[in-house]
Amino acid sequence: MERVAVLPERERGVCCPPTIRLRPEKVAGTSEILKALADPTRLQMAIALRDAKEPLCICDFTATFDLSQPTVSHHMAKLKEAGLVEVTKRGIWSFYRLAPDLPAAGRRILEAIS
Amino acid sequence: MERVAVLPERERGVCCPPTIRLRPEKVAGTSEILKALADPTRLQMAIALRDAKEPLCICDFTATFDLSQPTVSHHMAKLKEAGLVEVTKRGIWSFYRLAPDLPAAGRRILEAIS
DNA sequence: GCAACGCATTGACGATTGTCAATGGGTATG
DNA sequence: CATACCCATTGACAATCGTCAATGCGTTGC
Repeated sequence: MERVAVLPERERGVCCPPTIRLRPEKVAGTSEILKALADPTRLQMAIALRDAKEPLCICDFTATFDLSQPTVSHHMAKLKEAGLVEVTKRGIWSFYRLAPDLPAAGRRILEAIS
Repeated sequence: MERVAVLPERERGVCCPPTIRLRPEKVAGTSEILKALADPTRLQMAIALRDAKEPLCICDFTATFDLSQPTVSHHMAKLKEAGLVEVTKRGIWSFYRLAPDLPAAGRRILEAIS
């Protein structure tokens, strides 16, 4: 099963711009989701939220990762800004869960990561 | 169809650290892929390569985006470092295509974006 | 040989990011 | 009221990132 590198023929000075069929706004949205998930800490936080049966608090993550509470809070805010996460406050706790109305792109990306 | 916010009962001073079952190396790898795709330009470049029938050159992208050639080259290098892209040189051209031996995680992520 | 082309690398710059210490606000307990 | 707890915000800092101008290198065509 040899792999033959099939390369197109090209002419000097002639480029072949690919057809970009993404609207800029869609690119921006997807990019924001990817940027939110690109940090190792936030990636683990998002996966933990995805797999958790119950909503989680900030202190759950400060106990898990070796990070200060403001840093964890900052990361969670980024996930919230990207529309990935939803927060519900009760008493002294803030409970975070995956956003139920996640756009299809975000949901597919979240299911793709492991 | 009312949505009832079901929140767990909590006790003061007791956190519920989620079970993180990802190996750190795997987190680092996935994070690197996501970081490579998080930039709007690189996201479009990756999608264009994913959907292209033939390998593409750097000049194809400089003709598409309003960016200098070194910048496009720099972005492509990032995609290559993340293991998403493969390069074959012939003559004065460098032909880029999606890496055929892409790990499963990377392939799923690439198919998830749109 | 010489000029033109495609591309990578370097150096530099402002912008963004990840992190923490310090602080403040809201809520429960005594 | 006073204390303790959970959390968000602010300010600051080094580190990283996105971008370009300048330059260099290999290849092609004249």
